[in-house]
Amino acid sequence: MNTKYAGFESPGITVDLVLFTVNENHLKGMLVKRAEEPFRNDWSLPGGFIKLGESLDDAAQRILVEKTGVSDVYMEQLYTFGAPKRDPRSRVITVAYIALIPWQSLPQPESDKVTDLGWFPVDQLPKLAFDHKEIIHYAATRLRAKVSYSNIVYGLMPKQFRLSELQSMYESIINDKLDKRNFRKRMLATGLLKETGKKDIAGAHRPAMLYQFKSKEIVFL
Amino acid sequence: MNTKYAGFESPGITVDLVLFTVNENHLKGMLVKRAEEPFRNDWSLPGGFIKLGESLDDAAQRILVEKTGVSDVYMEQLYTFGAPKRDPRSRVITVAYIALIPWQSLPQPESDKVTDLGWFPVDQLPKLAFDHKEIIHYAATRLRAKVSYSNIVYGLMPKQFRLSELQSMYESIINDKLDKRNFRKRMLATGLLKETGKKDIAGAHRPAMLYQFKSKEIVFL
DNA sequence: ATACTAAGTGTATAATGAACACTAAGTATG
DNA sequence: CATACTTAGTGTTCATTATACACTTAGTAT
Repeated sequence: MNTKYAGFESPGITVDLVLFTVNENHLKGMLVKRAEEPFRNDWSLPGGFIKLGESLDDAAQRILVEKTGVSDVYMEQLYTFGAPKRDPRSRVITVAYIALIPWQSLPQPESDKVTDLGWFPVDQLPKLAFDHKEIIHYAATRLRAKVSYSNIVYGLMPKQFRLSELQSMYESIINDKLDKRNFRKRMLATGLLKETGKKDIAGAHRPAMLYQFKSKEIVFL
Repeated sequence: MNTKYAGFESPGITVDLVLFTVNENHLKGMLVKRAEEPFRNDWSLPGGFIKLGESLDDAAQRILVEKTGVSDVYMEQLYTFGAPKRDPRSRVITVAYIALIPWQSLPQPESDKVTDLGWFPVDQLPKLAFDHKEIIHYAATRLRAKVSYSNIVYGLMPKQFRLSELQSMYESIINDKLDKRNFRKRMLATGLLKETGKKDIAGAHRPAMLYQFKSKEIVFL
């Protein structure tokens, strides 16, 4: 599989996707069960080899669509992992991407069918193929840091939401409680949110105003 | 040069180095003049193909030593660039690294010899090969951001220095003036510096205390 | 002795972040 | 239909941090 170029062997290149969502107050990553050796039947990140005509971003996008049927989600390049022995068969370098998707946007799995897809809390991962555990942890660390100085949670929220849902999103990611009044002040002070005028009338309690982000731009605060 | 693997062509992989220093109040990047096509005689980033048994970090380190004779400098992976046409001949993906070196640590070029190495202010770059201008600008943006929330300037300072030299370093990188008293307060408050006890007696003026970093750790502030 | 240069130092004000508890508006229930 | 229940919504005080700002000190050069 490897070849010579200018006197050097050329490794293979893959793109791996760390696809995050938040559900039941947990930051979760999507894994797929490997059908082939090595690591057959272990869980792993969705990924694949890069095609000759496609950019790295395009490859990540393609893999996302192949595995989830979803497109138009937030994605960014994370890091490139290239330890010589990370694939036991041969030299493979992987460019890892982070992608974020709101739980509500995920296609419902057909519940009566066994699936090779799973969502796992990032702090309770099963045995993973290759160096994928390291990659997910690196991704989670980046996401958790970025949450505190950007509006990257945009990528995980449904179109409209209550402020309490937004707060819960932050709390799930950083794994800590936040003060309600300070949180609301801070969020509204960013100027990135707007009221929709609609109210969420679900539940036996006072209805909440629904908000949305004014723009899909991810900005540093 | 490309080969098949699992039905996909395998691109070549290089590592390119954005080596920064600061000199004469300017953030400068090191460039090498290309001896071969494509882009023969244009300036470019130092780089090279990855060897089969070496990690990405090792490759970056090797290229650093090959081009400068220096090792033991601060390095971090920057980003991976993989646009399909970034190399006009064939598909090559490059993993870019940032490296920092104090101007004082650079080996003196033999001045009577024409050299294929040059240091250029990042805001006054010559025509560059490939997408290397984009890479340098991306690197400079990252460095400028990181300077404000870490002690990454450690990698650019000599062992001992006056606080005014440290301030000048910050000012050169961010291209802005800082308040002397506030700067000193802030730096000393980090607890990362210590007095050496020595004084710098150069110049017709009051001698300055020399400081050094307590540790080589790069930390977030 | 005087001029010159960079080193070194403190305070007042503004802005930001953190702690903290009650009232409001609905639904469910007996 | 009165009461219990649940989540929504709202301000103030205090501590910390960031900013603006100017003069004295210690040496060298002439």
